[in-house]
Amino acid sequence: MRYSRMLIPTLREDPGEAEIVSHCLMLRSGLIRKLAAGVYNFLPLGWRVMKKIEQIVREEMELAGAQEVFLPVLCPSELWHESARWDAYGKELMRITDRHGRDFCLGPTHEEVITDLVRREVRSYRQLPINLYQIQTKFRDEIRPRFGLMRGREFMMKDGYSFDRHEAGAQRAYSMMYKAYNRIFARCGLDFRAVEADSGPIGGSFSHEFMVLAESGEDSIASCTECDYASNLEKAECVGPRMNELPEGPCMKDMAEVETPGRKSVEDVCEFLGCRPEQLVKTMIFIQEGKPLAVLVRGDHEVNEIKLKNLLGGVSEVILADESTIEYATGGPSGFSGPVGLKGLPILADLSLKGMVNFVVGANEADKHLLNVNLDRDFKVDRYADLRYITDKDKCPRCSGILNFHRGIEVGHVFKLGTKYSKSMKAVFLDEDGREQYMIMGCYGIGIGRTMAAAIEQNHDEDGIIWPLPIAPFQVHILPVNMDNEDVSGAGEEIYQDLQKEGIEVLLDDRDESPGIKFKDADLIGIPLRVTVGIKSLREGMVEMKWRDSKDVVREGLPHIAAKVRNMIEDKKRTADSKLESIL
RNA sequence: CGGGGCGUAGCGCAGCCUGGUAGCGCAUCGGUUUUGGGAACCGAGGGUCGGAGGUUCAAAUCCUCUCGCCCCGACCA
Repeated sequence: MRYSRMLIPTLREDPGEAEIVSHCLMLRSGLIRKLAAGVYNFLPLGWRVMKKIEQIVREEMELAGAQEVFLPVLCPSELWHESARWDAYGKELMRITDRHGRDFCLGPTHEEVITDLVRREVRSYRQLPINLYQIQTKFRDEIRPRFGLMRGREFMMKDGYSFDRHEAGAQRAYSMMYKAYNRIFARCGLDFRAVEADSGPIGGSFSHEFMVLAESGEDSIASCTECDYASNLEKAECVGPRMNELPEGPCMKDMAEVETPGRKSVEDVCEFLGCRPEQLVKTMIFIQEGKPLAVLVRGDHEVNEIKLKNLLGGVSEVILADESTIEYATGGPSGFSGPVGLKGLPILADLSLKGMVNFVVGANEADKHLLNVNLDRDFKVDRYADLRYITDKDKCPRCSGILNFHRGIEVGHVFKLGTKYSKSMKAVFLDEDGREQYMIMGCYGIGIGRTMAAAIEQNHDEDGIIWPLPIAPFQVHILPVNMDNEDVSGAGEEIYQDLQKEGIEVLLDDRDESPGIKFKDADLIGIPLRVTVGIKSLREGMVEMKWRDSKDVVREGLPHIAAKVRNMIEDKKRTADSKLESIL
């Protein structure tokens, strides 16, 4: 491709709308342009990258035995009523009405559509297992689209669904996808982790998220330095105190009330009373279905509302109570709530409380706290559970090893769905005995655009993008420095032709621009291998080559350039392949 | 949905407080000179100042409403 003929509108300055580096570089290098909030045009260069990623996904899906289909964007509401998600999905679901007044939505995901397809066409256990996927535009009316392609309202996604006749098969399908995902993201040149995750409203029992490690990530993950445990912070398990950490004997002191004027926060109370946050118990009042409940966590811990919601059944919303509810439920203002004397509402406590004696709580009265409060003696806990976020003081729940914390970008998610959709939508088959059985499903998503953004987050420098070879829009960028010199432009043209014959994707910067502009643009758009043709070297019959991620310049005689370039690229590919083999 | 902010040339911004000829840099077009890291000079084009209403002799500027966008939070395969 000739640069002069291609639409690559690079920007010299940082666009005002971009907050993170990948968004900024995607705009500056002319990959995308915004059409509306969370809605983007893909320009030629950006679209080439998208297709590269899609192709890797296709190859690995086919290798794992999945078949590509293409489902409609426009989905009738009936199917969504069947799964009860028409009401449950909320405002994120883009809804449309046609001229006849029939309701539709723009698919944010396709469990309903695929389940409908499969229940119509699959009758027998002989037809199972089956695994179908598609790559298609999805719609979610995000409250706040942000970070460019990272969180859009319209975005490209690979979504796949497996149907099995029994649990073992479903487990096998899940493992196949888990492995395929590892290969996909490794091939895209990403540093990532597969972490245990909350399955959210999609439902199902078990899930892993694939997280690309990046500071700008919207999620936090914890991973063990000693075993292979890794988890989304939302899900990361916190274990209670071990037997040897439990308090011993009758060392309980007498409970006492103290004045704590205006001290509401854990920090203020601790400073005032001269104690540490871990000696305090926070009492948080939540509301579920209009009813209040109390949740106790240690002063240095935070309540994990997702764990709380899952514990309470995981369906209806659990929200933090407002001031009037707190006063109604506890008899005191917020900031002074405590479990002692609480009546008429369930008291849930985090496991860590089991290790505490003589702790501080609110007195359910303004400006008063209680000292030396003890479990069972002073109040009763209705239920102990893991209700908090993990902290850096916690140990690995599997092996007690030290935990590391990272930010991550979720680029893929695999779920075991079980029979959630097959039951609600009656997707059944006949087994060997002629009995009707529900299909066991799994679902598997990859954000294609998000993967592209994540790749840039991880592969850039102050000058621009550094594309990993497998997803680069072109492999080679030919940069003739002086186009008005016929030797230079002629050599550039010759190399361009030769490389194309080799089947290499090559961009020839045939613009009559100053060298500075051409070099800056080349760095910005980040094509992995640059071939520079300039008068100085050319007088000696030489041409220069440089990887975008390196400072080293390789010189080669003009006649051998095509072969040399091919070898360099083949080498790079072989290195990547062997790395892939060693990982998996 | 709550809080904050921004809409002025293709892009980045100034002007607004204190009303009176709409500006700067980059980009674009023509020309001359340049050419190994975003060149120099000369010339040119490009704006219903997001939209509507109001106040005023006069509104980019003040007031009201509205739309769009950005950030923080809540939300979230």
